[in-house]
Amino acid sequence: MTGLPPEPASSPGPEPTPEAESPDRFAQARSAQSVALIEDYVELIGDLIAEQGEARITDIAQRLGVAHPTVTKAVARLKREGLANSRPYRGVFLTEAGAALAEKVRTRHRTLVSLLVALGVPSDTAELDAEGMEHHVSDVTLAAFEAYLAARD
Amino acid sequence: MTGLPPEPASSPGPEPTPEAESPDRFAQARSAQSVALIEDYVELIGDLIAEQGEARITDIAQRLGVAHPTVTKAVARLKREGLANSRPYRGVFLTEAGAALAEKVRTRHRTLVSLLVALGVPSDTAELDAEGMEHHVSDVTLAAFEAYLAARD
DNA sequence: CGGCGAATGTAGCCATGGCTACATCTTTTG
DNA sequence: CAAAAGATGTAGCCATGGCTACATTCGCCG
Ligand SMILES: [Mn+2]
Ligand SMILES: [Mn+2]
Ligand SMILES: [Mn+2]
Ligand SMILES: [Mn+2]
Repeated sequence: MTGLPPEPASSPGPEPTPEAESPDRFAQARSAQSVALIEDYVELIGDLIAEQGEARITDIAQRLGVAHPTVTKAVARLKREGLANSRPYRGVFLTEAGAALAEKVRTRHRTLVSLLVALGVPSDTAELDAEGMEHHVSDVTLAAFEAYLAARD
Repeated sequence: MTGLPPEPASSPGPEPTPEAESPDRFAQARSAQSVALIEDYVELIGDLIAEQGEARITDIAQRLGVAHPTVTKAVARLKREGLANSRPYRGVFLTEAGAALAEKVRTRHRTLVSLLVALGVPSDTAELDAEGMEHHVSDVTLAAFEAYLAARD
């Protein structure tokens, strides 16, 4: 216990720290971030397969507004994590795990948008915000959203 | 119109694409992410100054659950963006812009937590989820949250 | 007043996620 | 059936955000 500053002698006394901010809270938000991209990719690949019968690198890149090598690297990661398959010059496909994740993500996305709209958020704004928020909505929170939506008349 | 695959001839016809997913939507979520860290830093620095009279690199690192060089680099970025000042071996301070951002972020954080709790989310879960979600809540959505909170009995 | 030890700074590594430029492959098409 | 052109792959660059290891500086204390 040495250190530099000798308590700048400000107003706040040595109260037991009002909130205590556990580091884990931030750690969680940080790692969730790493998962966000994966979720968007998987959901989008699922969408493309449903809409067009397959998901091509170029289509994915276009939808995401990203250059194609970026997609190639991301798909490599999806494969590494067992969420997708692909062979050179062929499209990208989801594994069972990938498809399951896509479905979960899609559902959560829709529920969140519905909630926002129910709370009075314009639907275009709801879509926009949901795209980012969705990746941080835990199962518990999602359940609460569903309950609220179901309960309201 | 050349390209590789000749329509794998699946079920879906050439419907006008149900949702059309504009790339901007993802781009927005992506850049919001880049802003998330900055917001958390600024908010935390503000908290530390309020609680302890100053924000030291070590304290920030401890609160965020991160190594101190990580904080040093982040603070350099905050300075670059005009949100903070600091001089070697002294603490970190917020500029006016930084303080304003901190205040805004803090308010939004509290509103979001209140909303989640109001919807039945347990407060610890609300705190956890809010830490990530907050950075994707637009002003419009925030206003809707406030209206909902104000309107309920 | 001289050290010791904690706090800070600095260097340099890694992974992720973007990009551009260029090489290859596949399909279409002339 | 041989290009031409579009789609993919690959190489290699940059910024961000983490880390460890090591060098400095500062503030207390003996
Ligand atoms: Mn998303
Ligand atoms: Mn989504
Ligand atoms: Mn946060
Ligand atoms: Mn916060």
